[in-house]
Amino acid sequence: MQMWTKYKLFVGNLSWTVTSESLAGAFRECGDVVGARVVFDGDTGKSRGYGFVCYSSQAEMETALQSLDGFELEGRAIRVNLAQGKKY
DNA sequence: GTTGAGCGTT
Repeated sequence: MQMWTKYKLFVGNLSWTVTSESLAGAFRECGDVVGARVVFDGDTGKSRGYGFVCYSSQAEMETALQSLDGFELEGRAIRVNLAQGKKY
């Protein structure tokens, strides 16, 4: 499965309990989230503690970057940065 | 049954 836009953010320092759904739920309040995914580890069957979020525009992405960086989600202050891994 | 920097799998 591939991402939907190039306006992609890297989200780290996630609580182990955070899922793609809860991540999308938190980021949706700051803009139109086109896609969200928490990297899941099949070895342990649990979250790796980081994920990605895609927005439909750069403006929304910038807003979410500033508004949600350090935001407490599931009891942990998350880190938000521009994604630099895979392009799409 | 645990852990904690990083950039994408089940």
